[in-house]
Amino acid sequence: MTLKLHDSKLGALVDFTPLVPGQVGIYVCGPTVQSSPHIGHLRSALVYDQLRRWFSFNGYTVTFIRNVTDIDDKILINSAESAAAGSPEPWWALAYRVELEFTAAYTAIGVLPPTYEPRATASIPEMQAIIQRLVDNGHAYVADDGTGDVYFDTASWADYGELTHQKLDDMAPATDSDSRGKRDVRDFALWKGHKEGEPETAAWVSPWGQGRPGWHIECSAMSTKYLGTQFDIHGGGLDLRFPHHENELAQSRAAGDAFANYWLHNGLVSIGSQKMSKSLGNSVFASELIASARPVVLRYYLGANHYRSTLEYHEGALEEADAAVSRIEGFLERGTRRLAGTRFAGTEELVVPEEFREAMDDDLAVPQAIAVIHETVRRGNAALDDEDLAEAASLLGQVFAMTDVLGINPLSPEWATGHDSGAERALGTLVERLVSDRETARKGRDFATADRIRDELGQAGISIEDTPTGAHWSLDG
RNA sequence: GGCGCCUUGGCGGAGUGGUUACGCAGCGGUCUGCAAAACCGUCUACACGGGUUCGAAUCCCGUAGGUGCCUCCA
Repeated sequence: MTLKLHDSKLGALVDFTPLVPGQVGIYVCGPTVQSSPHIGHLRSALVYDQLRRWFSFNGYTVTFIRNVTDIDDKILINSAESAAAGSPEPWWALAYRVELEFTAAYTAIGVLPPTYEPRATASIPEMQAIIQRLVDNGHAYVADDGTGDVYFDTASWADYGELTHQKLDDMAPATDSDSRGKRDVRDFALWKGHKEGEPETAAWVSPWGQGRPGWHIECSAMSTKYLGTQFDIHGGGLDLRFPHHENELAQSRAAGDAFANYWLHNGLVSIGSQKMSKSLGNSVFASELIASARPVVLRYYLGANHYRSTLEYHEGALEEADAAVSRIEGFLERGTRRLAGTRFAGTEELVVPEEFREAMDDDLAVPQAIAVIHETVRRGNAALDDEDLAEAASLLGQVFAMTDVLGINPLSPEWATGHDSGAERALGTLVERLVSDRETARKGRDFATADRIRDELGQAGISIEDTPTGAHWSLDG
């Protein structure tokens, strides 16, 4: 495996070399659990799930850490607003409720659970240790306004801006009102002193007084806690590049850690060529998507674009994805059916074609990898048309292997609805009976009856396909 | 002001210095009692203007339009 990745810090495609051969440590910035997951969260999680699966498929031992930020300004604000609205929800209850929503959404589209999913509130001591090191070595200071705030001293760190290739002097000054204790407007908070009116449960003891962590310090603490002071890959959404990742990098390196070797950033989701945002009211929530498409179709759609390009959500996108998935599914079912009972049944080798491997190794070129899948499907169908079962078995195995790697195998047990109920068996019995009646009618050249049965089934949402080996029925959509 | 990205055929969406992306949709055909599915064939391209080159949609410069970050954000 010679994987090339686009490193955001270098701005170039580079060969990936793990710190330890055969192992890879990946840290991905997870959500701030302040409100329900939307399409962008799903896309981001999916991108790193694809990367992780590709490493695993190639025999790597993957340590995949995706955090949950369960304490921040927005969570406290939303909690306070819930109280003002008459249905108070403590900040920690709100954060946990939303975290469960995220987990459910991730699970629905087949995002594998991380190796570990640390919460920010469980790593406060580690954050404080980094802050203390920064204060001790002069890269951070306690505000002299008595607030208990601690800031990172950007001017003291010559490399500040190295991730996003910006010079400190060129940056627009931050305009937030909390800058009174800062020596420079571009300094950012490592620790926020407890304020009047904020819940006591959101304050921790620290050398600088009661308070809570700033936004960026948690990721420096959690990534190095679980992956070491130097680790392989750090990923996240493009919108986190600045200031979040820039600040993470600055504070970790200033504290003496080597930090991430490779930086990956996934593209965002836009609606009508504009970034999705709450203020524009154009958010597409995970719950809406999950309600409007099969999970495997949703996963296919969200993962079919290249991870670094913007994903433009538009009307009809899911229908197109559904058509593509159905095509793959049709071949897998047809091939499996045809090979059943022959000496080729179960002989499929689960190998991926070389072109697929090359695509994935080229900065995770999933669009091309999917093109290989479709090409293999076409050849597989042609082999079945020609009754070349050896070839068909080989291609069938390849499609299973490729779709499994990407997590979009429509026949995978993970997509099973799980209710193989009596009702389902009863339906099967009844449909089989009607299909059998239709076959009898067709043999007697009573096509009026045969077509009537087909129409009736069609109205009930069941389609019939006649094949050389008999009629096959399936539920639509 | 600083740092980026995008502009491909009817739609979505890759890629590349000279050769079919792929999917959806359309058209013609094969198969079928008719369909469906499948297969075969096929039509619509590379924002604009320069430059480099034997050759650029692909590299460079510029123009236009769009868009992201610099403030919470996947």
